[in-house]
Amino acid sequence: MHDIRLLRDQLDHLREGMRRRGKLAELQPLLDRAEALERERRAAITEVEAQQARRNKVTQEVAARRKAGEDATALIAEGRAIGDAIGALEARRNEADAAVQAMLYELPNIPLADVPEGDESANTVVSSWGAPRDDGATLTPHWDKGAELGVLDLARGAKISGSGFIVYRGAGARLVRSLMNLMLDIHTTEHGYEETWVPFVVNRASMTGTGNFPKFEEDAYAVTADELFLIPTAEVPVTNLYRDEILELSDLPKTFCAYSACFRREAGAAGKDTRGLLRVHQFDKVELVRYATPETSRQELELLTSQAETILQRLELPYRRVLLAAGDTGFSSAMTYDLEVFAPAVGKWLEVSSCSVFADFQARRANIRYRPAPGEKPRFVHTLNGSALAFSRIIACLLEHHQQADGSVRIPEALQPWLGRAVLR
RNA sequence: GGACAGGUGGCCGAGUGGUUGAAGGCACCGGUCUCGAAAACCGGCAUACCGGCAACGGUAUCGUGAGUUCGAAUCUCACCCUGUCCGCCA
Repeated sequence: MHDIRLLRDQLDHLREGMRRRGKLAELQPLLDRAEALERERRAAITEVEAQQARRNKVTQEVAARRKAGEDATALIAEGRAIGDAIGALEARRNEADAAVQAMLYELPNIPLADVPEGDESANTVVSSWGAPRDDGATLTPHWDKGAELGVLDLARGAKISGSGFIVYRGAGARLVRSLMNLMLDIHTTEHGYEETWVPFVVNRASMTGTGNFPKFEEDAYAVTADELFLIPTAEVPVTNLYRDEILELSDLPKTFCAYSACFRREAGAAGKDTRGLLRVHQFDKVELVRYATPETSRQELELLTSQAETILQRLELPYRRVLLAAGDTGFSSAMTYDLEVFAPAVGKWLEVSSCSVFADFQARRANIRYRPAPGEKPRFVHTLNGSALAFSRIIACLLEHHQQADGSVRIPEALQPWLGRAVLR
C-alpha cells in the first residue's frame, strides 16, 4: 500500500509508476477519484475535529459548573446538539476515509527505476547458467516419466482431491523430502537464514499485510467457518511474523527461511500450461524472506536471488535470470527477478523462483517498522522474498533434464545423500 | 466446546463517569557530580492524524467494534486474544 500522502504530494510519481506498468489508462480514473476523495477526507476531518473541540469545551464547562453547584442545563442541551452534528460529520468522514483506503489497496507498487517499462515482452534475460538440452524431442515428458518410474500418481491425486493435486510415491515422495532438506540446509548453514516452521493457514490481516488481499482474495482457498485462509506461499506467515512490531536497527537485516505447502486456486488459469506438474493447486516450496533497511534493500535483492540460484546450480539444472518488466511485475513488488529452468521435453522455460523487493509496500500494510537509532522515529522496513525454490517444477525439470539414454533419471550429486540413490529407474 | 480470571504507554503497574494522555516504578535520552563509571539528584521521554512556513494549536487512541451519556480507560452489548481448570484429541 502507498502512503496516502502520495495522493497529495507525489501524484505525478504515482502516475508515472502506473504508466510504466502499462496500467495508467486503466487506473487514471481511480487516481483522480482517490485524489479528490483525499481532499474531501481532510476537509471532513477538519470539520469533525473542530466540532469535537467545541464539545470538549462545553463538557468541561459542565463539569466546572457542577462542581461549583451551578446550573448547567443549557450547556447540556448545547452539548447534545453538538453531539448530533458530530455524528453526521463523522459518518461523512468515515465514508471518505474508507473509500480512499479501498482505492489505495487497489494500487500496485511503483516499480524501481531500473525496472524496464512495458509488458512481459520487455522482460530481460540478465544472465544464464548451464546449457539447456536441445534433444527435447527424444525425451519423455515428466508426467509420463514420473508415472513410468512410479514416483508420480496424478490420477489418484485427481481422484482424492481434484486435478492439480499431486500424489508422490516411493522415491518421488522421498525426493520431496530430500529437496526440503537440501534447500533448508544450504540456506541455514551457508546463507545464514533462521529456519522457521509456520502455520499453513493465516487470518485476513496476514493476507492483507503481504498484499494478497483484498485484491486477490479469489485466488486463495478459504476455511470459511473460521475465516482462515490457506497460504499461497510461506511469504505470508513469515513476512507477518513482525506485523505491528518495531525492530531495532541492529536486528536488520533479519532473514528467515521456511518450508511450506502452498495452495493456489489458480482461478482463471484453467487449461493454461496445466499438464503434469506445470501448474498445480498445491505444491511445496522453501521460501526466503528478508527484512532490510531502505538503504540496503535493492542490493539485498541481488544477494537473495543469487542464493536461490545456488540451489539450481547444486541441482545441476540450466537456468536463466529474468528481470521482469514493470507490467509483468507482481502487484506488491517493486522489482522482481524470475529464475527459469528449461524443461526440455515440455520445451519451455519454467518459472521456479520469483525474487522480489517490495520496498515499504508490504511493511506499510503490515506495519513493520524499525528504529534507526535510539529515540528516533520508527521507519518502515523494506521486505524481500524469493522462492528457493518451488519443488514441483523442479521435479519436472529433474525428470526431464537429467533423463539418460536408457530412460533412467540421474540424481545430481548434492541430492544423493538425502535420496539415498544416484539414479531413478 | 464448558467454567472462571484477565487484556491500560517500550515493560511492570495504579486507576470504576468530569483538567487522566493517563499516578508510581523500570527501561531509555540529556544534565549535575566523577579522572572515568556506578550510585544519587535534576530534567526529558507515546503514537497517529488535521491545520500552520514555523512557533504552535487541535483531534483521536487504555484488546477491537458498537451503544448509553453533555462527558467513557471507567457503564452496557458483541467479538478477538491470553491464562487457569474441565472436556475432547494427534
